[in-house]
Amino acid sequence: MLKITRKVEYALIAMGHLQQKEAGQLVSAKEIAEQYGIPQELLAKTLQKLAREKIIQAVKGPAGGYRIRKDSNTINMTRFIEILEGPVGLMDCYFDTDCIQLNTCNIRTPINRINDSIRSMLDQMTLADITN
Amino acid sequence: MLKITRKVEYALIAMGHLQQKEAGQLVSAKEIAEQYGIPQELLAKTLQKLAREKIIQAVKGPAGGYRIRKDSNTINMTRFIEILEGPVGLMDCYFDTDCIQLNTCNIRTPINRINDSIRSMLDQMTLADITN
DNA sequence: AATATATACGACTTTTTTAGTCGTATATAT
DNA sequence: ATATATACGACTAAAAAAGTCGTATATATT
Repeated sequence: MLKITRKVEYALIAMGHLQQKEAGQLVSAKEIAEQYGIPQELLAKTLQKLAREKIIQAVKGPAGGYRIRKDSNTINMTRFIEILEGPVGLMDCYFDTDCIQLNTCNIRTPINRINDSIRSMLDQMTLADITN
Repeated sequence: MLKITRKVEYALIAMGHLQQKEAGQLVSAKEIAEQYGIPQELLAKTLQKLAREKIIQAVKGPAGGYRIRKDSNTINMTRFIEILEGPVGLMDCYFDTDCIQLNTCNIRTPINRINDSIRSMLDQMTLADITN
Protein backbone atom coordinates (compact mmCIF):
# COMPACT_ATOMS: atom_id res chain seq x y z
CA MET A 1 0.00 0.00 0.00
CA LEU A 2 1.13 3.45 -0.87
CA LYS A 3 3.72 1.69 -2.96
CA ILE A 4 4.93 2.30 -6.46
CA THR A 5 5.24 -0.74 -8.68
CA ARG A 6 8.37 -2.39 -9.96
CA LYS A 7 7.61 -1.07 -13.39
CA VAL A 8 8.02 2.49 -12.15
CA GLU A 9 11.02 1.54 -10.09
CA TYR A 10 12.73 -0.06 -13.07
CA ALA A 11 11.80 2.83 -15.30
CA LEU A 12 13.32 5.35 -12.91
CA ILE A 13 16.52 3.38 -12.67
CA ALA A 14 16.68 3.23 -16.45
CA MET A 15 15.99 6.95 -16.80
CA GLY A 16 18.72 7.72 -14.33
CA HIS A 17 21.06 5.55 -16.31
CA LEU A 18 20.13 7.11 -19.64
CA GLN A 19 20.60 10.56 -18.26
CA GLN A 20 24.16 9.88 -17.33
CA LYS A 21 25.03 8.98 -20.89
CA GLU A 22 26.12 11.62 -23.31
CA ALA A 23 23.37 13.25 -25.30
CA GLY A 24 22.25 11.06 -28.17
CA GLN A 25 23.94 7.93 -26.97
CA LEU A 26 21.85 4.79 -27.29
CA VAL A 27 21.55 2.17 -24.58
CA SER A 28 19.73 -1.12 -25.03
CA ALA A 29 17.23 -2.58 -22.59
CA LYS A 30 19.47 -5.60 -22.31
CA GLU A 31 22.42 -3.54 -21.19
CA ILE A 32 20.45 -1.77 -18.48
CA ALA A 33 18.75 -4.97 -17.34
CA GLU A 34 22.07 -6.70 -16.90
CA GLN A 35 23.71 -3.84 -15.12
CA TYR A 36 20.99 -3.48 -12.50
CA GLY A 37 19.79 -7.08 -12.28
CA ILE A 38 16.37 -6.37 -13.73
CA PRO A 39 14.30 -8.83 -15.82
CA GLN A 40 15.04 -7.78 -19.35
CA GLU A 41 11.63 -8.45 -20.90
CA LEU A 42 9.87 -6.49 -18.24
CA LEU A 43 12.19 -3.53 -18.53
CA ALA A 44 11.84 -3.63 -22.29
CA LYS A 45 8.06 -3.45 -22.12
CA THR A 46 8.30 -0.61 -19.68
CA LEU A 47 10.67 1.38 -21.86
CA GLN A 48 8.41 0.70 -24.83
CA LYS A 49 5.57 2.40 -23.04
CA LEU A 50 7.75 5.40 -22.34
CA ALA A 51 8.85 5.50 -25.96
CA ARG A 52 5.25 5.35 -27.14
CA GLU A 53 4.55 8.41 -25.03
CA LYS A 54 7.63 10.19 -26.37
CA ILE A 55 9.32 10.30 -23.01
CA ILE A 56 12.33 8.63 -24.55
CA GLN A 57 13.31 7.82 -28.09
CA ALA A 58 13.65 4.29 -29.42
CA VAL A 59 15.88 3.12 -32.23
CA LYS A 60 15.50 -0.35 -33.71
CA GLY A 61 18.06 -2.69 -35.11
CA PRO A 62 21.51 -3.78 -33.99
CA ALA A 63 23.28 -1.11 -31.97
CA GLY A 64 19.84 0.33 -31.38
CA GLY A 65 18.31 1.14 -28.03
CA TYR A 66 16.87 4.07 -26.18
CA ARG A 67 18.03 7.59 -25.62
CA ILE A 68 16.92 10.54 -23.61
CA ARG A 69 15.03 13.41 -25.23
CA LYS A 70 15.77 17.05 -24.73
CA ASP A 71 12.70 17.58 -22.61
CA SER A 72 12.78 14.25 -20.78
CA ASN A 73 13.80 16.01 -17.61
CA THR A 74 10.82 18.27 -17.44
CA ILE A 75 8.14 15.57 -17.28
CA ASN A 76 6.42 15.50 -13.94
CA MET A 77 6.08 12.43 -11.78
CA THR A 78 2.30 12.20 -11.92
CA ARG A 79 2.47 11.84 -15.68
CA PHE A 80 5.39 9.46 -15.53
CA ILE A 81 3.71 7.17 -13.04
CA GLU A 82 0.37 7.28 -14.78
CA ILE A 83 1.89 6.28 -18.10
CA LEU A 84 3.19 3.15 -16.48
CA GLU A 85 0.58 2.17 -13.98
CA GLY A 86 -2.53 4.19 -14.58
CA PRO A 87 -4.37 6.70 -12.41
CA VAL A 88 -2.68 7.81 -9.20
CA GLY A 89 -5.15 7.92 -6.36
CA LEU A 90 -5.53 6.59 -2.85
CA MET A 91 -8.92 5.17 -3.72
CA ASP A 92 -10.62 4.31 -6.96
CA CYS A 93 -13.53 6.62 -6.28
CA TYR A 94 -11.18 9.47 -7.07
CA PHE A 95 -11.66 8.49 -10.71
CA ASP A 96 -14.53 6.04 -10.75
CA THR A 97 -17.82 7.55 -9.86
CA ASP A 98 -19.77 4.33 -9.82
CA CYS A 99 -19.38 3.40 -6.20
CA ILE A 100 -22.31 1.79 -4.43
CA GLN A 101 -21.61 3.72 -1.27
CA LEU A 102 -21.13 7.25 -2.55
CA ASN A 103 -24.27 8.49 -0.83
CA THR A 104 -23.48 7.02 2.54
CA CYS A 105 -19.72 7.45 2.26
CA ASN A 106 -18.56 9.91 4.86
CA ILE A 107 -14.89 10.18 3.95
CA ARG A 108 -14.97 10.92 0.26
CA THR A 109 -14.22 14.61 0.51
CA PRO A 110 -11.30 14.40 2.94
CA ILE A 111 -9.77 11.47 1.06
CA ASN A 112 -9.90 13.51 -2.08
CA ARG A 113 -8.09 16.30 -0.29
CA ILE A 114 -5.25 13.95 0.56
CA ASN A 115 -5.25 12.72 -2.99
CA ASP A 116 -4.92 16.24 -4.25
CA SER A 117 -2.03 16.87 -1.90
CA ILE A 118 -0.14 13.83 -3.09
CA ARG A 119 -0.88 14.52 -6.72
CA SER A 120 0.21 18.12 -6.50
CA MET A 121 3.37 17.02 -4.78
CA LEU A 122 4.08 14.62 -7.64
CA ASP A 123 3.01 17.24 -10.15
CA GLN A 124 5.65 19.62 -8.93
CA MET A 125 8.34 16.97 -9.01
CA THR A 126 10.17 16.45 -12.28
CA LEU A 127 12.13 13.46 -13.46
CA ALA A 128 15.24 15.52 -13.08
CA ASP A 129 14.52 15.79 -9.37
CA ILE A 130 14.59 12.01 -9.13
CA THR A 131 17.38 11.04 -11.42
CA ASN A 132 19.43 14.22 -11.03
CA MET B 1 -0.59 1.58 -6.55
CA LEU B 2 -0.24 4.51 -4.30
CA LYS B 3 -3.46 3.17 -2.92
CA ILE B 4 -4.62 2.71 0.60
CA THR B 5 -6.24 -0.62 1.38
CA ARG B 6 -9.86 -1.33 2.13
CA LYS B 7 -8.95 -1.92 5.73
CA VAL B 8 -7.91 1.69 6.09
CA GLU B 9 -10.85 2.88 4.09
CA TYR B 10 -13.30 0.97 6.28
CA ALA B 11 -11.53 2.10 9.42
CA LEU B 12 -11.79 5.74 8.39
CA ILE B 13 -15.47 5.39 7.63
CA ALA B 14 -15.99 3.78 11.02
CA MET B 15 -14.00 6.47 12.80
CA GLY B 16 -16.04 9.13 11.11
CA HIS B 17 -19.17 7.40 12.23
CA LEU B 18 -18.00 6.98 15.81
CA GLN B 19 -17.01 10.59 16.00
CA GLN B 20 -20.50 11.74 15.17
CA LYS B 21 -21.92 9.84 18.11
CA GLU B 22 -22.15 11.47 21.48
CA ALA B 23 -19.17 10.96 23.73
CA GLY B 24 -19.19 7.53 25.34
CA GLN B 25 -21.84 6.05 23.09
CA LEU B 26 -21.11 2.53 21.93
CA VAL B 27 -21.57 1.35 18.37
CA SER B 28 -21.15 -2.25 17.27
CA ALA B 29 -19.18 -3.38 14.25
CA LYS B 30 -22.35 -4.93 12.95
CA GLU B 31 -24.22 -1.66 13.01
CA ILE B 32 -21.50 0.19 11.12
CA ALA B 33 -21.04 -2.64 8.65
CA GLU B 34 -24.71 -2.67 7.79
CA GLN B 35 -25.02 1.06 7.50
CA TYR B 36 -22.14 1.41 5.05
CA GLY B 37 -22.38 -1.92 3.27
CA ILE B 38 -19.07 -3.22 4.58
CA PRO B 39 -18.24 -6.88 5.27
CA GLN B 40 -18.82 -7.20 8.97
CA GLU B 41 -16.06 -9.66 9.82
CA LEU B 42 -13.48 -7.59 8.07
CA LEU B 43 -14.54 -4.38 9.74
CA ALA B 44 -14.57 -6.15 13.09
CA LYS B 45 -11.00 -7.32 12.70
CA THR B 46 -9.96 -3.87 11.68
CA LEU B 47 -11.59 -2.23 14.68
CA GLN B 48 -10.01 -4.85 16.90
CA LYS B 49 -6.60 -3.77 15.73
CA LEU B 50 -7.43 -0.17 16.52
CA ALA B 51 -8.71 -1.16 19.94
CA ARG B 52 -5.54 -3.12 20.65
CA GLU B 53 -3.58 0.04 19.94
CA LYS B 54 -5.86 2.12 22.15
CA ILE B 55 -7.11 4.21 19.28
CA ILE B 56 -10.64 3.31 20.24
CA GLN B 57 -12.15 1.53 23.20
CA ALA B 58 -13.90 -1.84 22.97
CA VAL B 59 -16.64 -3.11 25.24
CA LYS B 60 -17.69 -6.75 25.13
CA GLY B 61 -21.05 -8.31 25.66
CA PRO B 62 -24.55 -7.49 24.46
CA ALA B 63 -25.03 -3.78 23.91
CA GLY B 64 -21.26 -3.61 23.65
CA GLY B 65 -19.27 -2.14 20.81
CA TYR B 66 -16.68 0.54 20.22
CA ARG B 67 -16.39 4.13 21.25
CA ILE B 68 -14.08 6.99 20.54
CA ARG B 69 -11.42 8.02 23.04
CA LYS B 70 -10.70 11.54 24.14
CA ASP B 71 -7.48 11.68 22.18
CA SER B 72 -8.63 9.71 19.16
CA ASN B 73 -8.65 12.85 17.08
CA THR B 74 -5.04 13.69 17.60
CA ILE B 75 -3.56 10.52 16.12
CA ASN B 76 -1.71 11.19 12.89
CA MET B 77 -2.37 9.39 9.65
CA THR B 78 1.03 7.73 9.37
CA ARG B 79 0.43 5.96 12.66
CA PHE B 80 -3.16 5.13 11.78
CA ILE B 81 -2.26 3.61 8.45
CA GLU B 82 0.73 1.75 9.81
CA ILE B 83 -1.33 0.12 12.54
CA LEU B 84 -3.58 -1.36 9.89
CA GLU B 85 -1.30 -2.10 7.00
CA GLY B 86 2.27 -1.84 8.12
CA PRO B 87 5.09 0.45 7.02
CA VAL B 88 4.23 3.31 4.71
CA GLY B 89 6.80 3.63 1.96
CA LEU B 90 6.93 3.82 -1.80
CA MET B 91 9.46 1.04 -1.87
CA ASP B 92 10.47 -1.64 0.59
CA CYS B 93 14.07 -0.51 0.67
CA TYR B 94 12.88 2.42 2.74
CA PHE B 95 12.65 -0.07 5.63
CA ASP B 96 14.40 -3.18 4.45
CA THR B 97 18.08 -2.79 3.97
CA ASP B 98 18.69 -6.19 2.48
CA CYS B 99 18.28 -5.35 -1.16
CA ILE B 100 20.55 -7.06 -3.67
CA GLN B 101 20.86 -3.93 -5.74
CA LEU B 102 21.65 -1.31 -3.10
CA ASN B 103 25.15 -0.74 -4.45
CA THR B 104 24.12 -0.31 -8.03
CA CYS B 105 20.79 1.33 -7.29
CA ASN B 106 20.85 4.88 -8.55
CA ILE B 107 17.47 6.07 -7.31
CA ARG B 108 17.53 5.18 -3.65
CA THR B 109 18.23 8.63 -2.31
CA PRO B 110 15.66 10.52 -4.37
CA ILE B 111 12.99 7.90 -3.73
CA ASN B 112 13.62 8.28 -0.05
CA ARG B 113 13.13 12.00 -0.42
CA ILE B 114 9.70 11.45 -1.90
CA ASN B 115 8.94 8.99 0.85
CA ASP B 116 9.85 11.54 3.44
CA SER B 117 7.61 14.07 1.80
CA ILE B 118 4.62 11.77 1.81
CA ARG B 119 5.27 10.61 5.33
CA SER B 120 5.62 14.10 6.68
CA MET B 121 2.41 15.05 4.93
CA LEU B 122 0.65 12.16 6.61
CA ASP B 123 2.40 12.92 9.89
CA GLN B 124 0.96 16.38 9.96
CA MET B 125 -2.53 15.14 9.18
CA THR B 126 -4.68 14.06 12.10
CA LEU B 127 -7.70 11.81 12.12
CA ALA B 128 -9.78 14.86 12.89
CA ASP B 129 -8.71 16.32 9.56
CA ILE B 130 -10.16 13.30 7.80
CA THR B 131 -13.27 12.58 9.71
CA ASN B 132 -13.97 16.18 10.72
C1' DA C 1 -27.72 -20.85 35.32
C1' DA C 2 -28.80 -20.43 30.42
C1' DT C 3 -28.94 -17.63 26.50
C1' DA C 4 -27.94 -14.23 23.28
C1' DT C 5 -24.83 -10.85 21.67
C1' DA C 6 -20.70 -8.63 21.32
C1' DT C 7 -15.53 -8.47 20.91
C1' DA C 8 -10.91 -11.27 20.06
C1' DC C 9 -8.20 -13.67 17.00
C1' DG C 10 -5.90 -17.12 14.28
C1' DA C 11 -6.44 -20.01 10.14
C1' DC C 12 -8.12 -20.40 5.89
C1' DT C 13 -9.90 -19.45 0.98
C1' DT C 14 -10.87 -16.46 -2.80
C1' DT C 15 -10.00 -12.66 -5.61
C1' DT C 16 -7.28 -9.14 -7.52
C1' DT C 17 -3.08 -7.14 -8.69
C1' DT C 18 1.58 -7.28 -9.85
C1' DA C 19 5.53 -9.55 -11.75
C1' DG C 20 7.51 -12.04 -15.04
C1' DT C 21 7.72 -15.03 -19.44
C1' DC C 22 6.99 -16.34 -24.21
C1' DG C 23 6.00 -16.12 -29.10
C1' DT C 24 5.88 -13.53 -33.03
C1' DA C 25 6.44 -9.43 -35.87
C1' DT C 26 9.19 -5.59 -37.57
C1' DA C 27 13.12 -2.63 -38.44
C1' DT C 28 17.96 -2.15 -39.58
C1' DA C 29 23.11 -2.32 -39.36
C1' DT C 30 26.62 -5.40 -40.92
C1' DA D 1 21.10 -13.36 -45.13
C1' DT D 2 21.88 -12.81 -40.45
C1' DA D 3 22.01 -11.06 -36.06
C1' DT D 4 20.27 -7.82 -32.91
C1' DA D 5 17.30 -4.57 -31.32
C1' DT D 6 12.51 -2.69 -30.43
C1' DA D 7 7.12 -3.65 -30.43
C1' DC D 8 3.46 -5.89 -28.42
C1' DG D 9 -0.18 -9.05 -27.20
C1' DA D 10 -1.08 -13.35 -24.69
C1' DC D 11 -0.03 -16.08 -21.17
C1' DT D 12 1.60 -17.93 -16.44
C1' DA D 13 3.30 -17.38 -11.76
C1' DA D 14 3.66 -15.10 -7.54
C1' DA D 15 2.30 -11.94 -4.14
C1' DA D 16 -0.89 -9.08 -1.82
C1' DA D 17 -5.39 -7.85 -0.52
C1' DA D 18 -10.07 -9.03 0.53
C1' DG D 19 -13.11 -11.76 2.61
C1' DT D 20 -14.76 -16.01 5.40
C1' DC D 21 -14.96 -19.30 9.15
C1' DG D 22 -14.39 -21.48 13.61
C1' DT D 23 -13.67 -21.00 18.23
C1' DA D 24 -12.89 -18.56 22.55
C1' DT D 25 -14.18 -15.09 25.91
C1' DA D 26 -16.80 -11.53 28.23
C1' DT D 27 -21.19 -9.83 29.85
C1' DA D 28 -26.01 -8.06 29.98
C1' DT D 29 -30.55 -10.01 30.20
C1' DT D 30 -33.91 -13.34 31.40
